[in-house]
Amino acid sequence: MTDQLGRSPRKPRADAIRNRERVLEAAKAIFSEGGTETGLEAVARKAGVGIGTLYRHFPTREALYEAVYRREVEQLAELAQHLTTDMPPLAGLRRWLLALVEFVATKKGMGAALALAAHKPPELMAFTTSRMNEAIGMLLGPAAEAGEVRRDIGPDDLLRMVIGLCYMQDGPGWQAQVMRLLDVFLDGLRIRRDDPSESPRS
Amino acid sequence: MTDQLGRSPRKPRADAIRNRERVLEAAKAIFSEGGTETGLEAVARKAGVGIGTLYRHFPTREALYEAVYRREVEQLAELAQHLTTDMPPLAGLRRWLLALVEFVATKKGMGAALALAAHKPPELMAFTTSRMNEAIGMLLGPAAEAGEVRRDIGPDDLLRMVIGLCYMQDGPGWQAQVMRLLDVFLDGLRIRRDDPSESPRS
DNA sequence: TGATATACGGAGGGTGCCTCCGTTTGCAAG
DNA sequence: CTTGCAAACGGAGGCACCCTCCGTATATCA
Repeated sequence: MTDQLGRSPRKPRADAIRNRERVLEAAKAIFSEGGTETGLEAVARKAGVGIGTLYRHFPTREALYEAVYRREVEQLAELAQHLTTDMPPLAGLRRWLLALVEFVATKKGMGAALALAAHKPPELMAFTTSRMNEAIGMLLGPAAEAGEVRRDIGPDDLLRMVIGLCYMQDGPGWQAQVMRLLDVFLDGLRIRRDDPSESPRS
Repeated sequence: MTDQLGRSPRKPRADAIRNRERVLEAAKAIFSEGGTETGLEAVARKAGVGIGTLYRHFPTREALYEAVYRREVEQLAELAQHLTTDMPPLAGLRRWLLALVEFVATKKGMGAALALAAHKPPELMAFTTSRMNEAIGMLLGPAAEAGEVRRDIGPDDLLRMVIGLCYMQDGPGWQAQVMRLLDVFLDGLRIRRDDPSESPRS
């Protein structure tokens, strides 16, 4: 009855949560294909909500950027979790790095969002890199444990390398190019035993 | 009389050139202090020209960004030229690097302009780095020639290091921090002979 | 010293940002 | 189930900025 200084007098309404999610989904889609300059009304329309609703959930454009960004980072982290259990380590790692490249790709359109990541709260950047490193570690660890990959390459090395690769490459089709380079790298990462199954004598 | 397929029937008007310059100057000032989001009307006002004039010279916002960017790169290049003749090599280099840090500083506000540099014509980026490397070489070369600095650090190393430093640092007063680090680095760059003028025995 | 191409200024139509408020709806107490 | 209400919703509209257009001014050239 009383909420005076107390906590949540009610639980958040279901439609509010649903709408918030819809807006984030729409924003992600629109931003990654049209860049962040696109009008927010378009986002609201795509999400099937009124413009007012959008602004209630995300008072400023930056707030929306940041929420989209955070959500994608979270999703990447969850993906890593699933991949560790669903796939053999190295394949999982490769799959995850592919997702990471796509993530960076959408952020390239989002110059603004990146500047935000570099400028705004240092906390956001710390959050990002720690989450990312956790995720990579989750996939890289078991592989190292199993003796499948070299142990002198850490999650942070890998992360920095991918980001670096993405930002150097720039022409059309750069994503494929990055993946090719990455595959070469991953191949180098593997520890090859003299496994006869790998070298069939004719 | 006839210009049919011929070249420039007239030379460009003086006021046009002057106004173009004024707009660039104003844009630089406004963008570096207020970010690139600031209204273009403000730029026109500061430049003392009509909004129409601004748009005639720079049809789109991006065109203006790019022009400002190019101009600053050119100015940095020219600065290097002057410094080579007016100052002892190392002092000149230091002075120039300071200007470079300021340049990057204004570009940090300009997330958009940077995204442009990364995205738009690869030519712009090539232009930038080659100009920059020339400039550094101009200052570093003589110093190396005179045996004042190590020879295993090239212009591109230096350039990348400064950019990297600028983008890692981020709090308030980061520029001073960068310059401190740079000074340490420059000190390390010097070749110290056993020059008695440097070690006065008491 | 004209003639004229060129540049100038700024009013104004269009578009997107964001606020505000009347209406709707999910939640929970009776 | 019904009823009360806080929470959420949609979208009209005010405001600011973007850019175009055209009548006026002026530098250049004959």
